Amino acid sequence: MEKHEVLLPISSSPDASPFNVKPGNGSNIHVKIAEYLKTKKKETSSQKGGKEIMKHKYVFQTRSQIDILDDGFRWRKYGEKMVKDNKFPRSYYKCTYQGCKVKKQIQRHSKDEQVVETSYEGMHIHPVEKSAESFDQILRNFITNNQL
DNA sequence: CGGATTTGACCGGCGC
DNA sequence: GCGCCGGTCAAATCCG
Repeated sequence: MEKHEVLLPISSSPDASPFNVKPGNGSNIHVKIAEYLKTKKKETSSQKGGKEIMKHKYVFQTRSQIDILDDGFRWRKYGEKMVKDNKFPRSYYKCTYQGCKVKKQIQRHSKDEQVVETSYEGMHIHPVEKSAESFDQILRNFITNNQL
């Protein structure tokens, strides 16, 4: 596996404190993960008063030559789209574990071809089976600290 | 042979 | 209401 250098968080919101994964043994990677709280408000001015759905989305960027980042989970690709303002397509993945509905998006930057933006959405409810080196570590810490 | 990719179609939300 | 835009489906295909 190639080495991936994790870059700055996408959003620089002061409240969200991106935690740092200290460079561990073997993995000399600094990680900053930005947490997105996506609020969807639907005010239909009706009885329900509107729905409010909170979705957490974790986004981080890596600098890598490959966009297929093996993070130890099993992903099944289910779509690929060209988005505007970006000449590279965006890929959509789902976790293939039964009952685990975690989604993942991978998008490459048009300006910096080496920068890959990866976003995770949802919680994994199963152990990681694969040993994926540095990203395994990152994801473990990630899940341990944020999603359990 | 079974599961993952590919790729165009489909669909829903939103703005005009 | 329509068309753009982003996200998902699904059938065919690929690959171990």
